[in-house]
Amino acid sequence: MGGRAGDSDYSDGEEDFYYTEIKLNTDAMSEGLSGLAPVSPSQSLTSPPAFPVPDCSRTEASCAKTDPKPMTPLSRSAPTTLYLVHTDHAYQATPPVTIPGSKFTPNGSNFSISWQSPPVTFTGIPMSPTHHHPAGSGEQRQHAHTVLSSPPRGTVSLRKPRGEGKKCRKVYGMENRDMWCTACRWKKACQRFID
DNA sequence: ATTGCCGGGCA
DNA sequence: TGCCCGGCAAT
Repeated sequence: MGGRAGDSDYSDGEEDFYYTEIKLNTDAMSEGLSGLAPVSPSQSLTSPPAFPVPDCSRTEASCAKTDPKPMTPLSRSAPTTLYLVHTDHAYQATPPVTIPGSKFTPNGSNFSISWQSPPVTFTGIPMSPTHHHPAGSGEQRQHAHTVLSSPPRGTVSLRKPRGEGKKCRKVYGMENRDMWCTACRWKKACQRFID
């Protein structure tokens, strides 16, 4: 083991390049691969790694796209988390792509876990699940009125699907019941945190 | 188990 | 009319 110490010095310190180049490469590859179903004429290992990457780049834009609303006027949760993830994302995206693209095989037991990282990282990217309407404070619902649908059917339980989001009770707590909105105090539909 | 809310009751 | 709880459904 001590034969070549300063020998292994393949391009180092050029992470920036890697990231940019790989990114472009992947994009181009995805297009070409898209039309070609049967791939990996030599090794089927090349297929898997390329799959997750394009999936997030083209397919569905809901895979951690940019965040138009990083901060909310209410409740400053933890914007730091998002920031942290973002940085990590770019950092982790490099290693996985490098392996298949460079055909570099240091040890056939390292890359295996390599691409397990990328997918995992993305999982945490999804931004807030809460959908905010673009139109300030206006409530509008798409009501497809069709002759087929029967409106108000007496007996049918018209129980609302239960709105989403914290209500007075959860926000203030039982201890501060006085702070709840009137409706909540009377166990009626909340009027303050209407969904 | 907890939380949100309708239906119903009381002053 | 204002106030509140029983009890159910959804989480």
